[in-house]
Order: sequence, then C-alpha cells, then structure tokens
Amino acid sequence: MESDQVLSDALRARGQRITLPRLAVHRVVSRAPQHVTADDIHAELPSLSFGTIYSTLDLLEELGLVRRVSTLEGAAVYDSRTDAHDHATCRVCGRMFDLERQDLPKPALPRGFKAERAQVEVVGVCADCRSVAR
Amino acid sequence: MESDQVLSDALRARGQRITLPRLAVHRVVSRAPQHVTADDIHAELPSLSFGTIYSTLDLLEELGLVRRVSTLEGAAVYDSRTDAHDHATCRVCGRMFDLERQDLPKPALPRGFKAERAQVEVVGVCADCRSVAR
DNA sequence: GTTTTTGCAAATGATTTGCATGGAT
DNA sequence: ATCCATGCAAATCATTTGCAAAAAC
Repeated sequence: MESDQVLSDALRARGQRITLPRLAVHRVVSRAPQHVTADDIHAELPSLSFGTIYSTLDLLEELGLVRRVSTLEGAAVYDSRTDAHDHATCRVCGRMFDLERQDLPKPALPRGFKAERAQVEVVGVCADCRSVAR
Repeated sequence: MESDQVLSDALRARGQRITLPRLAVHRVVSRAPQHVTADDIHAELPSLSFGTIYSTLDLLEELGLVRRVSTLEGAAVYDSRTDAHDHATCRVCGRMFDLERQDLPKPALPRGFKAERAQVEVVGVCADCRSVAR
C-alpha cells in the first residue's frame, strides 16, 4: 500500500513508532470516498479505541497527512486531501463536497494579521436532498 | 435601547413573549465589541441558566438578529452582524475579526447543489500575538 | 387564569485524560 | 530491556432535554 509507505517514512523521520492502528486509520481516511468522522473510523475499525483513533488523527494532522475541516455542527470531519480546496456542505444530509479552489480575492485583513490558510465554506442543499419531496 | 425595540417588535410579530432574559441576551450580543460565546454571556449575566442562554440564542438566530458562525474548535460563537461578511481567526488567542466581503468568485459547485450562503474563513496569527516574543 | 419561559439538574455527544498493560524498537 | 502506544474507563466540555415553578399575557 502506498499510503503505508508515506506514513511509515514520516513516522520514522520523527522517531515515532510504526503501528498497526496508525496504518489502519491512515488507510481508512485515505481510501474514504467522502470525508470521515472519528465515528466512521470506529465503525470500520471497531477494535480500536476512540482514544487511539483521536490521538492518531491528531498525529496524522501534524504530519500533514490529513486535515481537520471545520464543521458547522456536531462532530469533526477529516479530509485526506491536504491541498488548498474548499467545501460545500449539505445542511440536510450533512454530506460535504470538495470544491476546486478558485482564485480567492485577497480579503482586507486587520493590520498585522498574518494569514496562514483560508477556505471558503458553502452551505446549501445537495441535489439528492433537493429531489426528495419537501 | 434601540436593540430592545427591534427584538420586541420581532417577538410581538410572532406572538412570543417579551422577557427580561431575552432582552438582556440580545443587549449583550449587540453591544459586544467582539464575537461572544454562551459562556461570555453567562459571565455577564450569571443569573441566567445555560438552558435559557442557548434557547435564546437559537431564537435570536431564527429572528435573524444574530448569526452563529462556524468555529474551527470548541464553543460556538455568535455575531451580531448578520449581513454577509467573512472572518479571520487568530489561532493563538482565538479572537475572531470581521472582514468586509469581497466579491466571491462563484465556486464550481456539485451539479444540483443549491448554495444558500457562503463564507471565507481565514486562519492565521493576529498582530498582537505576532508581537509577543516567540 | 392560561400558556409560555425559566431554572435546575440530569442526560447526551464528542473528545480528552490517566493509568496499567502490551507492543515496537 | 526500554520506552512509546494502546485499551479501558472515568473525566471534561459544550449543548440539550425534562419537568415543576415563575412570569408574561
């Protein structure tokens, strides 16, 4: 698995241990068609404790292998895409869609504010939920 | 107080009661120089229960008098500005700054997705936190 | 007087923490 | 053999809920 290689290298470089739980969590996030929550991971890997799942996700985020994206409500969701991109969230089903990044206009920031990253969050209703009678 | 008038009118129009807790919460959010959390409100109005604070904030949001803005972490923050604008959050001190809305480029949304609102979130370090030795 | 709101306290959901055991180096 | 990582369970934080008492109409 190539994702294993990336993670193993990153861990070795920091002198941290290569363990089965870490490889497994990384695989699940990398392969997931959609963004995943800690609960999604636990559903796929029920033998892992939530403590381990959360600490592994934190570690993967530090390593730059996953990204925690802000969610309007409820549980945190993790994204295996770490490049700059935006999200559209359906307020009915909660699904989150990746959007390709457009050129963001430079916002007028407060004086002295050093921007590190930015993202556009669109909220609305997805095609599936719109087609359900309301 | 003018903010009282606005709230009273809105409540009366919906046949809901004009109460002291509602007026007080609205005043605190309206006057606050920064965005506030439920905890901030409780600190200023310790006689109100959290149940009342949360239900009042929900009500004010329904009335369009405050806006809950998505926070990357921790507690929800409420904003008395309800017009379209963006936010820059300092990842050190957690303060949130209002940004004037630039023309947003239309992101390429998934087919059929109906956008209802959008916002740009910038994360970085504010001037004050940058000037503190690190 | 009737109905809505509030306060209190317990319940819930997501995440974190402490500590003894197990696993990686 | 050593030290880091895991599992488990309890702790914590933000928020919600249920119900009887108090306030608005």
